[in-house]
Amino acid sequence: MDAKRELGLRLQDLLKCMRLIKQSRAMERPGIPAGLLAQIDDLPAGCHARELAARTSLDPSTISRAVAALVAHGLVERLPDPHDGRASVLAVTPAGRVALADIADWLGRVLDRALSGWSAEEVAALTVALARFTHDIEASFASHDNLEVAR
Amino acid sequence: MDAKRELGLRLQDLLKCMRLIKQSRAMERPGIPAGLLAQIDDLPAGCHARELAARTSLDPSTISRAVAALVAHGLVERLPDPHDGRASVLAVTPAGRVALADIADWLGRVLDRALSGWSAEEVAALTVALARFTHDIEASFASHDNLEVAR
DNA sequence: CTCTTACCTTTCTCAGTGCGCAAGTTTTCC
DNA sequence: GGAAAACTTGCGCACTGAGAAAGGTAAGAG
Repeated sequence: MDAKRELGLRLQDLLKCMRLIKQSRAMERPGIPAGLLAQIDDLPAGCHARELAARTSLDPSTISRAVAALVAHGLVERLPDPHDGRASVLAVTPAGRVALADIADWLGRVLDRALSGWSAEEVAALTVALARFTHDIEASFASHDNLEVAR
Repeated sequence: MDAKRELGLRLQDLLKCMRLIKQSRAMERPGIPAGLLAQIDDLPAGCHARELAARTSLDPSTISRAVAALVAHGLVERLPDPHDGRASVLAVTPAGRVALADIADWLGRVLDRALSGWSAEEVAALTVALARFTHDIEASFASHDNLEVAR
């Protein structure tokens, strides 16, 4: 029981860390939803907005606005879907790829500096544990939602 | 290099999870900065606003507003500091303690359900790894800030 | 002792980001 | 034709920071 409370506090600290990281990055490039850009890039070709919404658990309207911002900055292209006139296919532009590489570089430097005392195994272990954690949390929420829908 | 990118993606997923958790909780109690309440409770007696600002890396005005909200809800009391008339000492009220227990209960249930497949050792290992991670990140940012101040 | 300066808040306004909900538009599918 | 889907847009809320003003106090100079 107490272990869970401790975990909660750690998660809160982590939230603070991520806010710090975000802010120090945002100083250089404001108003660009970089996370979403990475998600688009991770998805194979033919990325629809609804997939992004499902993947990120965000509202479609949020996705729409974020994509619009990326398009405005020339990082993403909106192409008409030949099979579905309602939908758009999103594609990362060359400029978007450059921005993505910049972000990866920057984040790599930040983490390298912060985790200089970590072995590769420790980093990998944390990554795996986080993946399992997020997966289990999401699964728990999904089943919970299903229960609510059922009743 | 690639390991760091993977870590970044995991952190982003974690952000999504925390957003989901927050939202499902916020449905019940909107507008109450529960995290700050826990921070106040964690600090021993005689908690000053500036300590909270330093601890959370938030702007003093943000802290002041959050504390004001907690005071308005009767969860925190603002008492004059006997040693420093300028400052206020923040104390969690009985009602605040009840709210805190509610939150701990609720979070405990959520984590119990989500992490039912985890052993106590695995939970502890993740908690320790997260603590180290956040600590190193913060230390990195602190030293970086010092360097910027120095030049 | 007094005065000046520095400090600890608190409060206000303005701004910016991120997000959800509801309503509307266009297109698809039965 | 009508239900459903894929957005898009408008509105509002929560969170945060910057800056300024105000009230009160602490601490050191003289």
